Amino acid sequence: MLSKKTQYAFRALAHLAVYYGKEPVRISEISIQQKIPLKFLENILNELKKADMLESKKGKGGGYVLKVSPKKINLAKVIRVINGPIALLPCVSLNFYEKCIDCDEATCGIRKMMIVARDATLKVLEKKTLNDILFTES
Amino acid sequence: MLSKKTQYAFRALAHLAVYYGKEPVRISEISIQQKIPLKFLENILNELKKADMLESKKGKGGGYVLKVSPKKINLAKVIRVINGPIALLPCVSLNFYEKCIDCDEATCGIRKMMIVARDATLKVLEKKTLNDILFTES
DNA sequence: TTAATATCCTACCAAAACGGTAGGGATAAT
DNA sequence: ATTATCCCTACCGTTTTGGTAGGATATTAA
Repeated sequence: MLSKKTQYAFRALAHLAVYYGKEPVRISEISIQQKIPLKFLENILNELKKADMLESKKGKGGGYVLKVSPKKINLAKVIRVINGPIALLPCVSLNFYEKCIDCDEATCGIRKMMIVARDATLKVLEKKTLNDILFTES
Repeated sequence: MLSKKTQYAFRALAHLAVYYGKEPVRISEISIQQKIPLKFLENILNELKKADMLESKKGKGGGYVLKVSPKKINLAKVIRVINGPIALLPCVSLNFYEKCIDCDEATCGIRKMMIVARDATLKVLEKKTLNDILFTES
């Protein structure tokens, strides 16, 4: 399951997606509108910035903006930055690989199936973008 | 990510799958062969029994056996019993549903995408069985 | 140059989940 | 009665989660 933090990240990014191309949006603004604890959100947005998805501006008139078009930010990237691996096991993770102990990867059947599951999930998460999670009418 | 406990469960079940139709297998046997801490494994096998996947026999000559054919136990079920929800968010979980706060499910775009992701993952995990994770030669 | 407005940084904290361990009780076979 | 096995309850240290607190730093505007 995704952490609450990741859900907050999605909501915040969806909010910023709506204001893409406009003035920077303050943390406090997003916090209120999306009902996300302010200081926690500060942390989240800062991480997203370090991951190169956001740009920030300090002082009056400051805030956050998406660095690239919402169409170019896919859901897998967001999850990886805030939540970590998408794969079900470390030994099949593309971005957070870790060898498992007492397991021969060449013959491990569990691993084989988890690769198939991973690819099925990634096919969706890497294709869908922030544009796909914007709040829609009806 | 799946917990270590879930990985242990898969290994233990794969072991039992090999001995399906034969004498009961002792916890201690599985513990040694699969390198799983004994007391922890006790706990795991007992949970799988309560979930109706295993049968047990006490006393000499006792142990655990799969209750049904390895072909009939799919990976999704194992994960749900030991690890919990497969979906990425509680509000899209089929077996562990929880409403999310401050979110209108009808219009929430995040939810829509997470349903698609969930279905892609489930299509694999519900189709693959214990038979598919047995250790293979080459 | 000073005040106001933002983000940024470090540190802390409580509660829950994870990954076990300990010790004995119940039951079945010999 | 003894031995072998699963079963049950309770505990426990470490890590992760979901925050909070307080101030440092940068920008703008008066």
